[in-house]
Amino acid sequence: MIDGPKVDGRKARGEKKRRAIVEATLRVIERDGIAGVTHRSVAREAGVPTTAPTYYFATLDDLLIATLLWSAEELCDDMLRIVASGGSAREIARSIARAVDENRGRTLAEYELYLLAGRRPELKAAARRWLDLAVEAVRPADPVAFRAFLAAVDGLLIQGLIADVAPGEDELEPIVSFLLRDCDDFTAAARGG
Amino acid sequence: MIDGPKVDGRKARGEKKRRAIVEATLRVIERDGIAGVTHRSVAREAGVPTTAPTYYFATLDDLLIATLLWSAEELCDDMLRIVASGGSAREIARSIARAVDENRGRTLAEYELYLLAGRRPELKAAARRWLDLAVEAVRPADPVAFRAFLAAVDGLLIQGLIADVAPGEDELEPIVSFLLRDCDDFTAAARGG
DNA sequence: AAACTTGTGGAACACTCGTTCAGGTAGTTG
DNA sequence: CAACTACCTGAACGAGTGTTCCACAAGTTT
Repeated sequence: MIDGPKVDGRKARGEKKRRAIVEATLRVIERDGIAGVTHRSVAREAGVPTTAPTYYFATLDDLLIATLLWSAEELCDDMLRIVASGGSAREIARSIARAVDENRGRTLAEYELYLLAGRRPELKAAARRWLDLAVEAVRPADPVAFRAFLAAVDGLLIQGLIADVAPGEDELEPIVSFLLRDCDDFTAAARGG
Repeated sequence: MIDGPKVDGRKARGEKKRRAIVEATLRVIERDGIAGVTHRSVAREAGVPTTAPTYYFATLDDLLIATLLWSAEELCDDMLRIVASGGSAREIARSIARAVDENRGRTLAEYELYLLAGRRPELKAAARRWLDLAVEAVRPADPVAFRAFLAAVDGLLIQGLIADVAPGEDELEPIVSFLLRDCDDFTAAARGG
């Protein structure tokens, strides 16, 4: 045989545990922020020995980077699903409302990635991923309007996180509508593409 | 005399040192982020003994909170100056361009405050301060358009922080113009009020 | 000048952290 | 079943942390 298709059971388990550690790290970030991520806290969360994270990731930074890259990947999938599903103002407003309420922890984690990327250039690409993907998917007729729209979504999210009560779908809908008022071609382009 | 106008020289020096510690803390945050704030790093930066920050602030959290409240205050002054000085699209674009380039550290610090506020309710008011102030100062005719505008400014700032090269004034100006296209009354109201 | 208050700072404690390392264990191969 | 290999982990080390404590200095009041 050209290449052994027989997988080493040891390596398979290793990969599984590796992913479990990354998932546990994301849970820790959602709960306590990046500040709460230590080898020990991650190990506790994942139910693995203290030294396991060190074994799988050379350094704590590597673990953080792996987690945030994976998180960005997941978020892009969500984003694409929303865009692909039509992307009306109502649906976008609902997504934002969910992001700052039910998925609050996750959204906070995402913005911690933003800030971390601000200080670590190697993370910039991951942090910007959903933006690049949005531009790619939509190919807007009016780039200026689209950039304004994307900026406003970011702003609504982050401002929603520090509101006394999280803004609801109904409160957000008119704002999103305003931003999209003569840009309905966004969604048409997304559907067509 | 009803009340001793004579100030205690000891307390005066104390207050001075207290403020020096807060300022040093802000410099540390701008350079290394909130993660880099420790009693010792702040003491080094301020040129005071290790135990000075503990003496003036019961806990590290108190120091952080004091620093961020003060920082928010300063930022509000800046904001008001921009609004009061006319607030054309060009000027706003220039402010944003500066915030993500020359004042990059400061802007990063400001968004770390946002995120911290997301996890600590007692900081929410401070984080939202410039927003509330903007609404108060402008009293927009179209609240929806104005909220969209404020959200977009936040988004442009945070996205500017994670761009490979920080966006310049010329790149931002059309976006700001777009957001203001039928809201010139913002600035008129600000000037008038 | 004596008594008193307030600010000051070096030493030290208990703790948590990231990381190392040698030994052990599970899976594979002959 | 024995030899081998790759994965795994408990114990431990050194570094850095927040905070406490107490002796001391500086300033104020009587």
